[in-house]
Amino acid sequence: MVTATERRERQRAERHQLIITAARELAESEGWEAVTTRKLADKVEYSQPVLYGHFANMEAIRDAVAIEGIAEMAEQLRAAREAAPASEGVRAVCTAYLAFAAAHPAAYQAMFTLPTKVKFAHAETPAPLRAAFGEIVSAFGPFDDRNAALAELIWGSLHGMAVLLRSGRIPEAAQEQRLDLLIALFANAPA
Amino acid sequence: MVTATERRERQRAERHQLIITAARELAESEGWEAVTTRKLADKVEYSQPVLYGHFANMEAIRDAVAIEGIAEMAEQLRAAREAAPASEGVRAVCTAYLAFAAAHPAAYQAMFTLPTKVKFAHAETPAPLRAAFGEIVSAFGPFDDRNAALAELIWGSLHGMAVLLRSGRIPEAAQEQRLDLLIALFANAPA
DNA sequence: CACAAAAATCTAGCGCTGCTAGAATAATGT
DNA sequence: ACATTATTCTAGCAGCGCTAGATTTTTGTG
Repeated sequence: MVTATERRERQRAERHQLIITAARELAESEGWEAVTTRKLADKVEYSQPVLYGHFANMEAIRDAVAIEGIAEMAEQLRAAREAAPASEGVRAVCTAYLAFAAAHPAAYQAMFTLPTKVKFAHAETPAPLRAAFGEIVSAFGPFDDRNAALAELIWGSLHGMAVLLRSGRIPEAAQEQRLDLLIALFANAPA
Repeated sequence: MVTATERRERQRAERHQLIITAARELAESEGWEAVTTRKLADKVEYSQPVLYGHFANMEAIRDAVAIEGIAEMAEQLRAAREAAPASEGVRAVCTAYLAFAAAHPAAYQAMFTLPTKVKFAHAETPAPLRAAFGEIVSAFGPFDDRNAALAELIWGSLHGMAVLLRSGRIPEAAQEQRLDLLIALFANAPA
């Protein structure tokens, strides 16, 4: 009976996603330190060991949230870039990046701050991550070494701004001017 | 008897520093997740409750390591800036910043990544932190709004580079060119 | 020096964590 | 209808941050 196996696998995949969604919701509402195996098991209405049937450990669950978040961000960067004229591509992508970080702080943390097993600049780098990086590069132009370098650099700057803002280490107040200045600097990039 | 009290206070201060140093060493050698009250108490050869006579909780111990690290970094930024010609001030400070982050990753984490009660852009901002920020501003020139904004921005960029490098999220390979590019961008800053 | 008061320190334990072995239950194929 | 297999749960381990209360050490006084 093939359909029985298929149904089981489908239900398993559904529960897999359920765990990821529950972990993400819990993290966004109460912070990652509140995402414990017991609370998460409670939320998905299974016992703790079921979680371990889907993920090796809690870190793997966080990584799954990270990948999901990266895919979402890639999509939002793409939409923002395509909606803007080419001359405003960098600004559109930067704004969308910071908006995502502010709107989904816990997901953002899983993506770029918490320890992770996700491979970033590597042969095994997951497709959504490549896509997100590609969107930043595209804001500068075709995918070449120079634009990739600019993309890495502005990513670093945006990430720094995002986390220092989030933790209150730089003030929210002048954020708009700060972003304007960043974009102006990158617009004047020497060849 | 005044001397007895004085001696007690001196010994207490010594032990206070001993705890900070032990926590920092443990964090640098085994990571912050290994800095537990039990291991730390073991290392300083006291029982756990003694730690709580000096610090409210583990977070306060991390914050103490953070402040110590910030003071050290401020000193190293100052030394680097003063040793370089004014035209190379920004490069000197950037290089020293990234060198500190690479040399003391656990301290750096306590300073700028882990949750903290340390006030950054605030009336209660501790002196060493003001000093460190002041060093970055000085690399750009006198302390005015524009140079402060540039300092905040390049701090964000450096921090982003530091943490993304540390976690393997951007490759070590092109780091030198990346830094050159960053400095070039800031050198071309519009008025 | 002897001894009560005060200060310093430790032992032991609470409720939590991530994780897992083995028991109990449910679904499956004959 | 029943044995087999797959699934899920109960119960527990070792370690976590933190603290109440017992114990030891130090202090100041007669």
